Amino acid sequence: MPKNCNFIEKLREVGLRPTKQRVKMCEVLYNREKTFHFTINDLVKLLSEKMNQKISLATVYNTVHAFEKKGYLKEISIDSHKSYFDTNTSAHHHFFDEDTHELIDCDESDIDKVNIRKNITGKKINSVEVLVRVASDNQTQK
Amino acid sequence: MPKNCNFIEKLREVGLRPTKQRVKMCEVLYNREKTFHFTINDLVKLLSEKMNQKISLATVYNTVHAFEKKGYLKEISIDSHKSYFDTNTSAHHHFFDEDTHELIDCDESDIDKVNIRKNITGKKINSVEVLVRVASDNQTQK
DNA sequence: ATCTACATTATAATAATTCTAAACTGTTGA
DNA sequence: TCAACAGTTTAGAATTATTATAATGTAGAT
Ligand SMILES: [Mn+2]
Ligand SMILES: [Mn+2]
Ligand SMILES: [Zn+2]
Ligand SMILES: [Zn+2]
Repeated sequence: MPKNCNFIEKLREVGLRPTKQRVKMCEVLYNREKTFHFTINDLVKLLSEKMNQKISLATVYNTVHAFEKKGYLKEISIDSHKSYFDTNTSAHHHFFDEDTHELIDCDESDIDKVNIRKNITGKKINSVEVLVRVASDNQTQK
Repeated sequence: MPKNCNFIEKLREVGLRPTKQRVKMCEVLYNREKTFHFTINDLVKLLSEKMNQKISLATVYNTVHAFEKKGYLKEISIDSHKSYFDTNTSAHHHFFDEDTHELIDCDESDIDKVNIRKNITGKKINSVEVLVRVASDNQTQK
């Protein structure tokens, strides 16, 4: 309960009204130790099942995209069939577990700086991100 | 006309019947110097407008996915809202032009080998791919 | 307490993709 | 050569993810 004050302020700063739906959404998104990777459906389920917050799908979409525009969330393209979002909004690298479909942030130290030798003429580099696809080691998979 | 024989054989080898739709599709996909990156819609348009091959959307989807399963095409996740496919099926790196939404293969020499220092326990690395997002240099974009 | 701008909601609309089932066609072997 | 069959194409329906709409609700100011 007291923690929510942070979120209320946070929302205000960004120009969003701290409604109960948004505060609950903040709790789900940001009350955690580690980066949170999720789909819209993950988030709706967490809100309704774990947080007992009835909320419409449209509100979740709208608010997630509002957060994204404000730089509080980042959309990640890992699977063309689904949108993943990430509470870590910096450019960073990922492991993607192809068994569980889980996204995991790489630590800074996990991957050396990527050296780009040649760029497209007349273009500047906005971001460089690495995706490492991993899968179970002990599986018979040709 | 003589070139098509290659495609007819290619299709046969893979266990697909060399129908005129599939042969035309092969021409569009593989009769080119460089890697081809496309969306399903790009392909349908090329087939109907450039090749004068009337073809249903369902057939394009089915055949593209058949090729994908056979390892003749690879799906690329660049934009969660659209599926891109690639005639280069090896693990490789890309530039993505955020102005034109164009995907461009990196040459081997463009990017140094990516050094992964630490992996997820019990998992093996299936692929390591880099995505470099670029945009116009001379644009006012904060 | 009332007002008002903004938010929430259910529902409709749209877009991408997949499914279905009937019509069609490449291949085989009589 | 040609019927028969199995695989293929097709139009359109169904499904799924996402976005738009417009009526209703509510936070925050006065
Ligand atoms: Mn999106
Ligand atoms: Mn696909
Ligand atoms: Zn992340
Ligand atoms: Zn490519």
